[in-house]
Amino acid sequence: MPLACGPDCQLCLDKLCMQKVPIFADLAREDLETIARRILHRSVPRGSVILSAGDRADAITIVNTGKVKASRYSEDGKEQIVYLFSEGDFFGEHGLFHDEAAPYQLEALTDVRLCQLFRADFQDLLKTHPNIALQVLTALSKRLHALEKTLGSQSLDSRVQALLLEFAEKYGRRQAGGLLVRLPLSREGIASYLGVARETVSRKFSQLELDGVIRAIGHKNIQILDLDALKANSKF
Amino acid sequence: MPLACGPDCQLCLDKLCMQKVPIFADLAREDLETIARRILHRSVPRGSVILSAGDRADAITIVNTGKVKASRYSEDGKEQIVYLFSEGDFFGEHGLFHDEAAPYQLEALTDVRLCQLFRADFQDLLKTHPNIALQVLTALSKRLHALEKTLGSQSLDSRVQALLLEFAEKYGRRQAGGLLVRLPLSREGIASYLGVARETVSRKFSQLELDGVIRAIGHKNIQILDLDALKANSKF
DNA sequence: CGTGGATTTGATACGGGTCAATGAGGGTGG
DNA sequence: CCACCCTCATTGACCCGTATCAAATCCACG
Repeated sequence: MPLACGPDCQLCLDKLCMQKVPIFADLAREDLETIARRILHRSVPRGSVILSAGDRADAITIVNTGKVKASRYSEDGKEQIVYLFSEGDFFGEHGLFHDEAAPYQLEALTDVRLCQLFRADFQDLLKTHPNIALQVLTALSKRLHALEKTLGSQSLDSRVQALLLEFAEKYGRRQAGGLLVRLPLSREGIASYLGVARETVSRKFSQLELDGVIRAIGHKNIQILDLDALKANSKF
Repeated sequence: MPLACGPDCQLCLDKLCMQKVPIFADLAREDLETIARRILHRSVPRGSVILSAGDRADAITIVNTGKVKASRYSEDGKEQIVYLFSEGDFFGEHGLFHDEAAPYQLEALTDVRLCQLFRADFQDLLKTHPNIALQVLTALSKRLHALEKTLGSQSLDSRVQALLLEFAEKYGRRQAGGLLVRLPLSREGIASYLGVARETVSRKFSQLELDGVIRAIGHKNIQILDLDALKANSKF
């Protein structure tokens, strides 16, 4: 990279964005620059809809900073959150491989910076760099595996436990007295993620607090007092 | 292919096997033969376990003839069927991209003929034929999309409807008075596929019969009298 | 420090699970 | 070819967990 490259050098920002992404992990420097030139950046404010269900997506989109939720809406307006995407995750691949509308809506949960690569560029990339195809395959296979696990008859209690563990891992900060977790979603959002009623989430959290497993700090934070209790698959 | 090639020519059988599979759809004839030589065939009798959950799978496996179910078992022994694979479907890809144990058990529902391609050969293939990688990506993406759809809070009624439609499409035969569907699973199996109790499936089927939507013919066959009623998403 | 939206708590209804008893199918041997 | 038997499927009675509706309370923000 040229010595003249300063803190605002767009090319460097682009490469930065790419280096966060596992699927581009093993690109050579020159390839990185070639691709970086094709990348389109978008900044999206918190709360705005990035893509509505039913729209065509003709680009793969990588989350550079911020959080994005993917959700489907049933006909009575109930929301089902399918994924929470954070830094380094990608979405929109469905539209690249199938000529179909987006299966879910994408919405910025925070202010977000996105990197987009359009279909033709991405497909070129897959053809010239088989390792990237392998990385994407690996990522999709992992996502598939995660969904398979949530399928079927797990009890609500264990799904709540799993959700708390997921949040603890992604958003937790070590602290005196336990892990402090800033929740990325409201109770309503958590309910949509779990596919249950808002009130049920409250009740489950209250019970966990009674059991001394967690402690609520306002509405947006939770302190995890007994991590092992969450990991214990008491019921499944 | 050589003129001497007779009806038992193994190479031709192999190519036959491969041509059924979408992921090998656009292989050139010569590539087809190269790969065909690497393929291992297995014949597996009905009811036998092809791969136990926890085993390592180091091959991708393609179903040539027959049906295979993929299922997970909870600790109390309850079965959750994750996939039903038929002719042309493939499985075992998870083990190729992740160094992990198989997430589910694979069991032959009928006598089955399988084609297997081992990890190294398959990965070579992906690298030399980017289009195959694209095909696999497409297949996985489609599978992912199907799982996403079943996620969350759909009512049991609509899941039963969806299951009947799936079976009607895959296993139905047009016939006077409606589609005749030979069920690939017992009530118990259907219950495991839906993640509900055996008795509940009976009750839902009975209700549909009362409503004049289906008609049971013995235990293994169902006649669909009102296809539109199944497609109507009355409740979701 | 008050206000409004979010959350929690309580009361009740309903869907599906479980257990138990009954009924139907289809293979086998007489 | 028919009757029998064993297994699978159906039906009924009851229970538990979660949804729903309603009310009270909390928290964040101005």
